[in-house]
Formats: sequence, C-alpha cells, structure tokens
Amino acid sequence: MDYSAILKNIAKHITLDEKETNCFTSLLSYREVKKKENILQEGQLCRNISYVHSGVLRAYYLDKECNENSIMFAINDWWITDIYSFTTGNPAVMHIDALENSGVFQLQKDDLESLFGQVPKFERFFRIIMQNSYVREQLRSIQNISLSAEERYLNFTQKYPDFMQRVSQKQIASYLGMTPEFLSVIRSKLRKTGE
Amino acid sequence: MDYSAILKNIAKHITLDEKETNCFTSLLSYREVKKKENILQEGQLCRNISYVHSGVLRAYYLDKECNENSIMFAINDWWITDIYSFTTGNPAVMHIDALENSGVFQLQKDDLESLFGQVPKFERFFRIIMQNSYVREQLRSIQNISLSAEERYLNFTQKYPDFMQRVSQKQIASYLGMTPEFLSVIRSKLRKTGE
DNA sequence: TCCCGTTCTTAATGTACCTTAAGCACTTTT
DNA sequence: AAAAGTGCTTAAGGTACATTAAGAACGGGA
Repeated sequence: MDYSAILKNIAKHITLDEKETNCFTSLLSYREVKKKENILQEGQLCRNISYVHSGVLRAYYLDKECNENSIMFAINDWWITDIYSFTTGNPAVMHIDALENSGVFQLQKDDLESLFGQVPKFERFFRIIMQNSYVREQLRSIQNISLSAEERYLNFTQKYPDFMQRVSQKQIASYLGMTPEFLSVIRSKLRKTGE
Repeated sequence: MDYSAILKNIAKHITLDEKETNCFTSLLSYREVKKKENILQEGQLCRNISYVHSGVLRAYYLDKECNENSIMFAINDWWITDIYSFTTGNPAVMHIDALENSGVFQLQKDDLESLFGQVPKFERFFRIIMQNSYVREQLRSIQNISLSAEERYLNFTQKYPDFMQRVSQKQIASYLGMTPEFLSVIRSKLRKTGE
C-alpha cells in the first residue's frame, strides 16, 4: 500500500517517528470508490473520516424539494467527512459520492480516538485541519451573504481552478447557491464582456 | 480575578491539575470592553482569541457598500476571534465590537503556542472548539443556500433564543443575509398567521 | 452505431427579496 | 427639554434571481 501521499499530508503539520507512523498506518483502511458510488447517505451514522488519495468526492445536501446543494468537493490530498454526524453522533445530513473513480484512506472515529491516546500529536494535526476548515467555511458564509452570484462565481474560479476541470457546472452552481441556468447566463455574459 | 467560569468551560473537554491550571490562567489577561467599543478592526492583525466572561460581542464584515454583515454573536461562555487572521497571519477581514458592557479573557497567539508546548492537552481542547465551530459554520452555509429568508429566521429563533433578547433585529437580519425591512415584513406576517 | 439520459444553453415569465422613502417610538446628546 | 440620532414598521416600485420549457451537444450503455 502506498502511504507516501497521506504521510506527506500529515508531515505538513506534525513530525512522526517510525513507530508512530506504523501506529497510524495500521489504523487506515484503503477503499476504492467507483464513479457515482456513494459512501455516505443522509440518515446514516458517519463514523469515519476519509483522506482522498486519488479522484474526486463530493458532499451534498438534499433539501425538501430534492435539490442537490453541494457542500464541498474533495480532490487529491483533501480530507472529507460529514463533520456534523462525525462530531455529534447524530444521523448524517449529507450524502457523499465519488465523481470519478477514486481511492480513499479511511479512519474510523474509534480508532482516531485511540490514536489520540497513543500519539497525542494527532490532536495537534486535527486541531489544525479543523481550524483551517473552520476558516474556509466562515469565509464561505461571508461571501454567500455579501456577494452577488457573479462575484461568487468569479471568486470560485480563482480560488479553486482545479475544480473547474473536474466538476460539472451544475454542481458548481449548487455549491454557489444558484441554479445552473443562471450560472450559464453569467458565464455567457462574462464571455461577451471578456472579449 | 474570577477564573471559575472559564475554567469550567475548559473542564467541559479536558481535565487540568493545579499546576496546569496555573500555567493557563497566568497567560490570560482580563479586559473590560465598554458598549460599542471596538476590539478589532479590518486590516489589523488579530493576534488573540477572547473568551466572553460577561456581556455580548459581535463580529461583522463591512462589504464594499459599507453594509454590516454580522458573522457571529458571542455571549457569556463563547470564544470569539477573527479566525482567518488569527490562523493565517493575514490582515483581519472583520470588525469585533461589544454590544453591551462586557468582560473578556484574552489569550495571545504566541502564548497559546507556548501553552500547547507546556500542556499538550490544550491541543485537544482547541481541536474540539475548532471542530464544533466548523460544524456550526457548515450548517450555516447549508441553511443559507437551501432555506428561504423566513425559514432562516425561524431556525435562528429556535437555535439561539438567548440572542433574540440581546441583539437588535437589524443585526439579526444582517446575520441571516436579509435587509432589516424584509425581516420586519416576515415578523409581521408571522404575527398574523400565528394568531 | 444508435439511443437514451444528462449537461449546457437561451429565452419568456414569475417571484423573493431589495431599495427608497416616510412616519413613529425610543434613546442619547446638547 | 429640545434636538438629533437610531431602530422598527409599512408600502410602492425595482431587480437579481428562480422557474419553466425547449433545443443543441455531449457521453455512456445496449
């Protein structure tokens, strides 16, 4: 099993010796997820967190009109989970699917707790991951409230150019809180004024 | 100085012995903040995090039309900071004011880092605080995108009844991403259909 | 290879919410 | 106590977005 990428991700924030590394990798399970395959459904308990080794996953929320509201996209080197269900133990509010054939390393919540006991440095690692995630979501809230649809789109293309290649416009629109039709109008307007 | 409330807050997630407690409290500085007084402005570096001992603080973002977009309210027993500036070291994007005469305990970023070194348990404490904050913001993003203005308002009144007494409607409207006029219309409609 | 489903586009119509403005109640300043 | 500011309400008119619908282009499955 190729742990190099995930270990490099960990090494961004903490330094592990060999024993700690083995302790960590022994808790990981690798899972292949086919395109369109689902790894979490609303109502289930989300008891693990996934590191995306390859491919793309998407988390989304189905509202009462059954619209898909994209919550996050996760490509290579991102972590993804239903953090609400994972944290509180309540049923999941979101669905998580693969947008391409993907490979993820999964860590069970119980194993993570025991890892915290054995290698307390991981508290630091996940403190940093959670803090960065909080920053990202807070900036998103601010932008949702204070920017127009066009501004949100321009922002997204700058901030996440990688996603533009790999995620459909429909899904980007749902992440940005607008309909795909309106996103199409915005893009066509930008195309004209851009030339 | 009365540390009982903040220590009780810490004790929700980690257990400290006497020495650790002293180490922690020695790093705190108490600050009184008068109503309308500002403790952080956009563009400054935010190098501390505040625990609200009494009163109410509000964080808000000024957009380019100079509208105040409320980001969060913090009453007794909440933590508040510009997490973006605090984390990245970039200039603050938000302002933080007191809505009432308030008392806060402040912890400097450098002191917090040294606290992590001396009492690693605090990594756990702040991991949990950050994780809970992430959950809160993510749920907020989901609701902003998928709910109508009226639904967001009803949700807010249920989730944060304490804020309703202490925060003006204008500020609640700005937190919910609508104008105060429209919130007033919603409330008047609810008053009628409620009877 | 054709077909079927999905995505993207364009356009007409509809609506949730904003803007502006005015009046009243309340609080703060002088 | 008057004056000036601020918050809440109501209403008319305006706009950014949604909805519906239909056609073109692409991609996956038999």
